[in-house]
Amino acid sequence: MSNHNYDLHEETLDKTTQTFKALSDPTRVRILHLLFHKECSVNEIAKTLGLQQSTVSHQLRYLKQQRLIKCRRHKTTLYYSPEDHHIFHLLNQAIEHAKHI
Amino acid sequence: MSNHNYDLHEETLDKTTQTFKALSDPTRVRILHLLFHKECSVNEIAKTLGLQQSTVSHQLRYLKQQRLIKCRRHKTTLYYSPEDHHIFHLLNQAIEHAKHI
DNA sequence: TGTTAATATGAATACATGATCATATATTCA
DNA sequence: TGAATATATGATCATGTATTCATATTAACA
Repeated sequence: MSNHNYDLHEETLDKTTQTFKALSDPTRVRILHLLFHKECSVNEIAKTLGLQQSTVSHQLRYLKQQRLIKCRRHKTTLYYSPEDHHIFHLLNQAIEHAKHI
Repeated sequence: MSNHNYDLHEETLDKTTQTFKALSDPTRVRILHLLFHKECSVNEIAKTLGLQQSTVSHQLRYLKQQRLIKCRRHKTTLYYSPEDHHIFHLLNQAIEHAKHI
């Protein structure tokens, strides 16, 4: 039945730790948490979270490279939203656990 | 039914990101992954994973401070094992996902 | 086409972090 | 008590990273 795999391949290890690294920064988690509730433009994120536009752009690029978010353009505005559903569960699970520690 | 909490308190945010940070380093994940399968001494971990004893000790201290592992002593040997069951699920979930990306 | 608004980018800086070396500590046992 | 074994610790170094500032790019529209 269950899949016992005691060996952890390097590629799997890298992907796993990179996923966790993306979620290990407070700014990125705040951005993701916001996007899970509502599609937002860069400036909306910056204003909502009290961050500089440049900081937000840099972190959005990071999250996009990790395929965790995507964006669509409307006129000059870019609207960002989550791409990876799996991360949503991982994040929620950790948040709910953190609340009850 | 579901618990919609759109606000992310600073304390919850900190705990969440710290949990992920613990899992964002390959060496720590390899150690945890090993301990989930088998209680190990420091030297066993070092030999099994090809790491220096000092490196292992430092990371074990980190994981212990985060309450992710515990240890028991038998004579001069310390045997480490996981303490946090939640982390096991979080890690497994991410590993299984990484395998299928 | 030129201006404006929205976003992206590059360089610089300050800070965090992981590994290593050398050494300290602690426990057991002869 | 003294030697041997197992582990912990502190300092150092190299590397990674998040933020900021200044500026570039891009698209829309008058």
